[in-house]
Amino acid sequence: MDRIDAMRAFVTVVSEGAFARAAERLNMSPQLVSKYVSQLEQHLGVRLLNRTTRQIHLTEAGTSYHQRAQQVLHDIDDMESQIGDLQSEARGLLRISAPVSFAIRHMAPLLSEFQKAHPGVGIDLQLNDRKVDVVEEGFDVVLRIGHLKSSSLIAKRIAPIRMVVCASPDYLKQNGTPEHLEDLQGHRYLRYSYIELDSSQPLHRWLQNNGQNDSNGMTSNNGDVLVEAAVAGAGIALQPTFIAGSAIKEGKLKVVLQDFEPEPMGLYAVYAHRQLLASKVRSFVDFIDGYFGDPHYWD
Amino acid sequence: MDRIDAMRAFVTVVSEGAFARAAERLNMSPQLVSKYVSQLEQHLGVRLLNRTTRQIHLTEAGTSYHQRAQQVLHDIDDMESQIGDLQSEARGLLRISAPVSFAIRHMAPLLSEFQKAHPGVGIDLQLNDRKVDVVEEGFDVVLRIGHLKSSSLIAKRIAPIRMVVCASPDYLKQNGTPEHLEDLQGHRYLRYSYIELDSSQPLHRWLQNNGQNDSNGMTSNNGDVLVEAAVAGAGIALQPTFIAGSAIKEGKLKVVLQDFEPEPMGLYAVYAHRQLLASKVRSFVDFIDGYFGDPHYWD
DNA sequence: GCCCACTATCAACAATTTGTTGATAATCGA
DNA sequence: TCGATTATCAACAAATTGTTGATAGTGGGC
Repeated sequence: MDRIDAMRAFVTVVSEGAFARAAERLNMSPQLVSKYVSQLEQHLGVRLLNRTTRQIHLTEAGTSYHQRAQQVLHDIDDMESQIGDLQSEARGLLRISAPVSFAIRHMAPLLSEFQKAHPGVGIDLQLNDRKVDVVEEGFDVVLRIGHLKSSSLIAKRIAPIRMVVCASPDYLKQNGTPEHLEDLQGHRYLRYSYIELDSSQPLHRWLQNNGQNDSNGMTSNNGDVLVEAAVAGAGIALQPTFIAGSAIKEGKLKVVLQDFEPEPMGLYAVYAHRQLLASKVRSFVDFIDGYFGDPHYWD
Repeated sequence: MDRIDAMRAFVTVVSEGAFARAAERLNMSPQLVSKYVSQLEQHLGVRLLNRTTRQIHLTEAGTSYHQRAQQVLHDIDDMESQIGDLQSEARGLLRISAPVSFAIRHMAPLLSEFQKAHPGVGIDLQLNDRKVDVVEEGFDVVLRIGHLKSSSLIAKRIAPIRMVVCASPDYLKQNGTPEHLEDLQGHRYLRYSYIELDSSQPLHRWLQNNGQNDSNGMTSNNGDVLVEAAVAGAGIALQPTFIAGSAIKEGKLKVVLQDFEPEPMGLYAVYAHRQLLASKVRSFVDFIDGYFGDPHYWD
């Protein structure tokens, strides 16, 4: 027996004054209503209604129970409809984690438009390049760049992220423009701390073997700094186009070794589960999925 | 799914911080707890907990639901334990209907003693000789004299009720002492309005045929009046010993036609159902059942 | 860095429970 | 007294329950 259904049956019987009418109202057979009430009585160990075929009358226990049961049912309905609202209207606080450089350059207009479309949703955007845990840190969505290790989480690919090797025209003029991987030897490499190297990519493999102990280069955990350094002629950087794109467009940087450009990585939206997703999350993921055009404006 | 059990599972998982510990606490398998929570989420259409094998974290909807569910569960527990108390402690208002004459003479000490034994029970005693409806009029117990027609109600026989034909010695001296039914012809009959005549009893049959249109008699719906009238020499009465007994004992009335005394009727306690009886009712019925000795003091 | 214990969940099954239908007893008005 | 209405009972097919064994993911310890 579902005690809630049983309670509802009992309360309806009382308010309708008859089993048959209550049954009609609840869309069930009178037999079932009768069964429910009996089971409820059995469960409580008290008779709630004295009944003949023509009349029903509340017991003292019944009166007391009826009053409170009504309240409880009301509370439950309230609670569930509130949850429903939360679900259908896309409201609440949406907690997002995103990579620092990407967010700084490309998230603001997106979030602004999203909030215009979903006024009920508040946003808490945390910028972070380290690996954050969706569940543990209580994020609704984590935007992450890179190849993802398998996990029970859902990772939806939002956009490809092209990585290019680039340097300033001045630097190239002084140090030569590399045309093969081997040509990189001796160049100053501007290294990104958190880069994920994939040994199936020739460029990556080369960096793995040679780039690490390159003592004449520079390392940072922030791509913007590295791109600015490259613009200033500090060396060669491997950076995504969403950072370097505008400098390239303006001619401040030149792309080299284009033939060795690795397979693009991905921008992923990572969230906990595909089903029973709060609609604020679903809305956001849908929104961001269509947001960056194809080709993406920064390329 | 019992939604209440599911809610309880969810709330316990939250408070214990893990499915396994919650399961232990609730004495069920972790699988079942998991199933319950999933079903609850399915039912609500929202994910309540984001969980990995090591960590659980409340969703926004989960936080909201948890808070209110806790309250609801508490209310339900409260409600049920209150019902339980009501049941076990014999308290509340006991509504009794009883025949007028019987109650006036014999109920007061009984009720007083009963209340001494069950201080939590209040008594509402309604005196009424007409046929009252236990259910419709909301009585817990109806005391009734007579033979009962079959019914869905429970009628517990409390005591036999002897009916005797009697008159004052003076009256008998003046009008003769009847020794056979036929001798009643011509006597003044003091008739009780609500008497139930049973044609299998010779005396009753005689009254049925002759007593009704006896125009020189007297009719009342109150036995006390008729007994007083008989004592005053107004005629012959057929009355129960619980009314006439004391007058007979004092010699103010003489019993006649003792050989034709009908089978005793019964004093019945009528109540709605045998099972799931509020304990105030059970207690009272048990109490009254043993109260009047054997033979009953009024005989 | 790699295993291992622990955890949540899945899958499949027997056992129970559910809600249905048809039948029965009780009540009240005509 | 009969007939209409009502609550309940009984029995059954269908759905659901809670169990057991298996699987994948996780994080701490060596």
